[in-house]
Amino acid sequence: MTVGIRHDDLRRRNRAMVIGAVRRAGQPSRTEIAGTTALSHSTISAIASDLIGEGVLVEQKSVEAAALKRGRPQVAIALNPRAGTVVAIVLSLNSLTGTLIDYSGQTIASETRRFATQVLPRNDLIGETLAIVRRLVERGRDEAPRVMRIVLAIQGITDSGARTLLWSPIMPHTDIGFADLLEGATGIPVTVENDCNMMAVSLRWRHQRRYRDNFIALLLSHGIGMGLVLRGEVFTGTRSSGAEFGHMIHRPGGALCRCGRQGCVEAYAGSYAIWRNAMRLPEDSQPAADIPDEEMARLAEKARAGDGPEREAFRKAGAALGFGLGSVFALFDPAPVAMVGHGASAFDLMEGAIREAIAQTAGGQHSNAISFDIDTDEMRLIREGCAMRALTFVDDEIFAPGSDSQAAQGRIVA
Amino acid sequence: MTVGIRHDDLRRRNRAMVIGAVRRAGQPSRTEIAGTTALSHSTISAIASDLIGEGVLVEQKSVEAAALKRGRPQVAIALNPRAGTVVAIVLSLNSLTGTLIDYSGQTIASETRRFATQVLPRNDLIGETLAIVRRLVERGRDEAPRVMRIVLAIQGITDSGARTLLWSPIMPHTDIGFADLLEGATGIPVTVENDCNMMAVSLRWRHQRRYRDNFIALLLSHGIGMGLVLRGEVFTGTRSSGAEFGHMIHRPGGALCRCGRQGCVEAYAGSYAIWRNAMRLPEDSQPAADIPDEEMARLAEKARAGDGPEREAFRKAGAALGFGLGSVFALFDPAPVAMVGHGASAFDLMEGAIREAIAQTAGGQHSNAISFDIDTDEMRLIREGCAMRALTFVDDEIFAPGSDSQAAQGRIVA
DNA sequence: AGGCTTTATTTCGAGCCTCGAAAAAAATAA
DNA sequence: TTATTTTTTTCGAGGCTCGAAATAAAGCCT
Repeated sequence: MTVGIRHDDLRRRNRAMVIGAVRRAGQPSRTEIAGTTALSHSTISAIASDLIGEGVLVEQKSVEAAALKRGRPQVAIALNPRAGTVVAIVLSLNSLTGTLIDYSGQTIASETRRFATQVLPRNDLIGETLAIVRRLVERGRDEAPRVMRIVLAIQGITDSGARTLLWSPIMPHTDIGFADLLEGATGIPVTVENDCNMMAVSLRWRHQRRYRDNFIALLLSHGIGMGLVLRGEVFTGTRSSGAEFGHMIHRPGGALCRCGRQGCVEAYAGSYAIWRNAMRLPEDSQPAADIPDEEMARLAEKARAGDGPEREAFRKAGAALGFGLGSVFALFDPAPVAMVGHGASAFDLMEGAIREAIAQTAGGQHSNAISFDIDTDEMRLIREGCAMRALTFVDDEIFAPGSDSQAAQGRIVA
Repeated sequence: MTVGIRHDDLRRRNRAMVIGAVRRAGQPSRTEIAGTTALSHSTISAIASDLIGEGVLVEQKSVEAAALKRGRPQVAIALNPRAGTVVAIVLSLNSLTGTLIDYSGQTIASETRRFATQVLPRNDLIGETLAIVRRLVERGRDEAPRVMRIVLAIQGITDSGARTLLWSPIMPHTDIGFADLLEGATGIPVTVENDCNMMAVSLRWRHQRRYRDNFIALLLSHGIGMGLVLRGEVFTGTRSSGAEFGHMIHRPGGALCRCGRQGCVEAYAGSYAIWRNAMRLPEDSQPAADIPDEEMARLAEKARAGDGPEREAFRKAGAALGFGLGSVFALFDPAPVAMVGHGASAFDLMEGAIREAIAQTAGGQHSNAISFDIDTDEMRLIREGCAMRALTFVDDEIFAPGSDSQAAQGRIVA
């Protein structure tokens, strides 16, 4: 039910806003903050001195940024790196990466383990995850301020509370309650997030102009994933985690998908689907478990070299993506799209078909106006997004705590 | 940019909340309001007495609701009908309806005009609209408090500012700046809204339990429309007005749609499409301009009577709707669906195919859990939603005015 | 060098707002 | 009539933000 604003919420929200402004702007002055937040200078001054007193923010004696202007120079304010740390864990196919990050976002330590996720027993997988978390938290205890938050990014579907991995394509196990497990072991709050959503979070921080209120991050790799930002918030469903774009139906009764259904977008645009078509295998043949990036690069080269089944395979992939995007654009309006992952390196082979397909759909009027960006390194984006998600949780929940904060309701404001 | 909460926002927001609580609850007591809003009794008391003093609310001396409990009886608070009025205009195929509504939501006067929207010249259409508005506003001036808001609901696409009708299937004219026109003529603030969105607003008010945070209102008539409520807000695109569900692509390159494209959901599920299939006309034949409801009822009867092209036509419509809904459910999670409009009276003929199609899509795990309601009277819903939209604008903008209100940003909180 | 100008930040009192406790009001029960 | 119960109002207290004024810290100018 609608809830009123209580008097003590006021300060809390404004504190959160000041912290947020500093995180976004990097090293703003008090005057700058007052400008962006529409609060008075006196208020900003009061809140800033509180936060500095608490060790959340620090004044930056930046001699280098010597103002060339007249007048008292502005004092830059920055996040205090020693205010706390967070741990970001990324679990993806055959690899597990953990990173310890200070409050200002700098990496303190990082560690990667490789193992076959597809065959690793359930308890070993959980054990590996727990161990990497433990090592990082331990390291935090020795060398750095305490760990205040852990976020796991996993390819797959999580529950709406971001506590349990319900299903993942990278392993046979289901319903792993990572949040409870790790919280139990460490006493640190944990959430489990979808990898594509973290990509979107990262893009939003990296390119604040282009990716702000509405955009799409599309992961093109073995499978197809989507992170959707609407009105400045990562869109997560009410029961589960993310936009299952890859499993929208492109052609009813069509090609066999990894998920067992037929005609999904992924069954045309995933690596395995492109490979299957390039090999002239029937559309209902069982999807391959994994196609090496090198093999896909080879197919792309062949497709670029001349017409043939390879080129046709990429064209079909483009058409599936285009019709899928067209459906998304029919519901919202066209928005910028970031193509992420190794599959995006073949974007040149798909762009024509994508635009052609979009042009045939309701959102198609602006087909040419839609901009696509390419970023083939999905891991970096996921890691960064994961870290930002953890840090903004600390911003909102720890340093500006309160009952009705958005993060507490599971919303991700990126 | 993120904006801070200023001190004066506080009162304004809490005022808006009290007004909203009264509108939702009907005749709550102060204690009841305090309960739902989490504000203290003293605050509610203060705000309520302000609003009563301003004539926005009134105490209801309801002798009938005599409390059977001990203790001082609660005094019911209600919206003051005489606090103001609004005008709701619904423009749909061949009919124009205007309604004058008092602040408590009671209809004071209503008027309907019939003319052929498909052929009426642009200026005549505008003239008719202006005339009906003028008559109602004039009537308001004589018998009732002043008109504070006008909302038009039109089948079609509006701009994101809700000021201009960009395109509508019920008439050949485009880009009619209704808001500017009517504001210029009356001096009363105006918005132009999509009819399906108003259906959703109305459903949200009528069935507060079932339709609250996430649901879909699907208009089944000559065309197919959708009103989408996500997180308690009617979802409107960034550039235009509504979810173009009817023009999501069901089968790439498929049946000819009224919009000129091929394979849209509407090209299978709109009345004209069902009729075309029932008549065994080719899928690429030109859509009929209008199919009378009686004719559709006749087809439905035939379909119920036994197998044949009619039954097959409804089955195809169901499949298209089902796959479309499946795509929507792939992006969000499954949500309750209200089937609205005359087409919904044949829901029994489509339900099987709808559920079957949904079961083949990503959201399909819960296919059986998805509940469908039927409401064949779309006009009533549109009218009501339109009125509520206008009234809540008055609640938020006039009686609790401020710069950063959600309504001012074009959001519809229903 | 020293005063002037400009810009940033802090200080301070005023004005609101919400809250909790206590008082007042209005009914029923005994 | 008195006690009890429940609702509503009243009344400081404490907080918060705001605007104005004061203070701080530079560059500019003579």
